[in-house]
Amino acid sequence: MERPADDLTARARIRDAAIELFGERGIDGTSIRDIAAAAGVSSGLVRHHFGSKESLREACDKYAKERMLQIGAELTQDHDLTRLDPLALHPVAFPLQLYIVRSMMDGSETATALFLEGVDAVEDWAASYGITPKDPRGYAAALAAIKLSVFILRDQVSKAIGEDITTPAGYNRIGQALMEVFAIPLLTPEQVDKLRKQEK
Amino acid sequence: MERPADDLTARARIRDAAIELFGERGIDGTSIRDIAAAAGVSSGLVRHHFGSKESLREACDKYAKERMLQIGAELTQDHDLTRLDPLALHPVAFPLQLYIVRSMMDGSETATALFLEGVDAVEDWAASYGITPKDPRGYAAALAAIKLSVFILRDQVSKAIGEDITTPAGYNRIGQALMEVFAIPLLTPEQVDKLRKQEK
DNA sequence: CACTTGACTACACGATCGTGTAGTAGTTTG
DNA sequence: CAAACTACTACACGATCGTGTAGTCAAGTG
Repeated sequence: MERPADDLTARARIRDAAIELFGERGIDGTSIRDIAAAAGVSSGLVRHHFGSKESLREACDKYAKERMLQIGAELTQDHDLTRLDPLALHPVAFPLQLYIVRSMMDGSETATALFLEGVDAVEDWAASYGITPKDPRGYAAALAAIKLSVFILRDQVSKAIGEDITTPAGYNRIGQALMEVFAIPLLTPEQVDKLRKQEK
Repeated sequence: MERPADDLTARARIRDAAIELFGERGIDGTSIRDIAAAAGVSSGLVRHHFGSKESLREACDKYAKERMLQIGAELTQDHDLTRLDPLALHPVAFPLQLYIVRSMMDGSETATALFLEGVDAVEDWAASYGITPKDPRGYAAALAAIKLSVFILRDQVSKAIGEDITTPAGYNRIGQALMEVFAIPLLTPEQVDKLRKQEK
């Protein structure tokens, strides 16, 4: 989980600060001056290293995606696979996940591409576990969106359960609640069929 | 579902335009001049009617919440209750739901309060249907977040399934996919217990 | 008729933002 | 040693934004 060796440079600090602030306050809500101050450099250096705010965002997208895939790979290497693995997320990835979601909502192609790859992965995973929904693609998209939902609404969810879900304890709790959502069938397949006909 | 009679005034047009643009582009991403242009009035009139951008947002919050509860009430009145009712949403509420989520992410108290009320409703609903998760509050919070997730990520989900989910057809499809998520248990209660112990 | 009030517009203000320019200090390179 | 390059800062620029001010116009109201 350690960083590349040359990754404590000012350039890296700027990028890390940008990911954190973008994820926390949104892209528009974060100025280059804010990022520079958080990284302890001048605003001109941000421009020097990344050219423009848009380029900085693209660099953050690229880095966040790589780190995310890297962390995901380590996760599946270290642990035994469970049926819920596509929903697993390591705590160190929280800021990255937050940033990616923000970037998605602001229309980033890289972030959207990452979501689509996630949907692919969920679809493959479901098929390999013998889960056969009538709409495999829609099913996978719904599951992928669900995975992100508690992160997007982390402040609201935290407030609702009276516990900060960005702490390990809070994340465990909401993770287990999500498992219960998946463990308790709310509908029988027959009910789904019935509703399907109703809505057509 | 019709509007109040006196609701075609410039004030109402401004509010409607604000809700749509705020929901579409975010609060920071929408200027008062944008809203004024969309409503066909001068930017000064926006200020005249609402005082400030923050006041305008509060007015939008208040109105969106009222309309949402109103639409929800009509929905439960018109239709028979199904087990999935807390997840139901009428198409006319789409822009409202989008706005509310944006407002939530920008830290609105009114929008957050609406979410908390939604969690309460889901919790009551689950209890009345004999659904007994080990963490009822966390369970309700997770379900409430899930309800919103496909709206927040509507662009990504639409792209993933190749169909615009803000159309009735697309919304039906993703709604049915969500039902399948709830219909197919991914975990047995025993697996949940096992994972619970692992993570502690 | 004079007066007030509310809807509405035009325009100017300071602040902030992304960006551009110029320059310094230290290191590398031929 | 001189030239070139890189990391970095300071400062100024136009644009945009929220906001403030002044004024027009029409509809009441005494």
